Amino acid sequence: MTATAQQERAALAEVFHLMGDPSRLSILMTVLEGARPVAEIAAATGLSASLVSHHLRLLRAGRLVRAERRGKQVFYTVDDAHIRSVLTDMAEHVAEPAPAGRVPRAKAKTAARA
Amino acid sequence: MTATAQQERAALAEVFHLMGDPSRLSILMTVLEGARPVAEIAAATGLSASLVSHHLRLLRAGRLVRAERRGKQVFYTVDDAHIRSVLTDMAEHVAEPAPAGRVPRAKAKTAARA
DNA sequence: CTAATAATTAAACACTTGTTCATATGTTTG
DNA sequence: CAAACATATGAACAAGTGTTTAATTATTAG
Repeated sequence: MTATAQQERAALAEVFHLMGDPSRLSILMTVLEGARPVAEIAAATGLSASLVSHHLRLLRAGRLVRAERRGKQVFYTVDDAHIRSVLTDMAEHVAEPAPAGRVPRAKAKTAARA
Repeated sequence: MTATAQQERAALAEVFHLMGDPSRLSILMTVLEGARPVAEIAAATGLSASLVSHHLRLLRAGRLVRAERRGKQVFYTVDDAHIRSVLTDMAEHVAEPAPAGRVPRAKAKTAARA
């Protein structure tokens, strides 16, 4: 495998990692509906403005959102259309009910350890 | 927002979180090419069999991969088609070069205001 | 200018998580 | 049965991460 392929996988993992946090995912889905100032994102998600700002910085660095200042406020938007399709696509996956074979949970181990 | 919507978002975040780790992403991309036994996944990714097994358990719990035993070996496959499309879709996003506006890195603060 | 609002940043902490090493479970073969 | 191979599990540890609180930087209004 090429070196670039490895870098791309790392970048890919980083993007997923950014989306893999509940708070950040909420923020993303909020700004997915249109440009929103930080305070409004905080209100919509129920998170503190500080926390939202922290996460927005990460999302910005990962190029998932874009910032634009208007007066005192800073409006955030999703940076790319891929994010949108990925989210909807993945939502389908999650919505699907588990097939017959249930999730292999913890082992039904009766044994007593020494 | 409904209670189920909240659960779905949590589930969504969990899936992304699973994909957000470099090792797990490598494992996923390996089994994306077809059913593979653990040892082969380990060889392909350069990870220890133990570590691969650990991650596979998480991926299994998150219903991202499915396991099937054949003799001594256990073959793993991607559980769903969504994963595939999400990965390819997201790979495009990552492949795109950064637009003119640079990534807002650390502050270029020269100022010493009075 | 000062006051007030909006957002960002810094430091600190609790908690989760990936990894390693060692051990156990399962499966086929002699 | 025991031995060999493939995978899974458990415990322990280092490192990373999300969150809070408090202070700081912008921007507009008086």
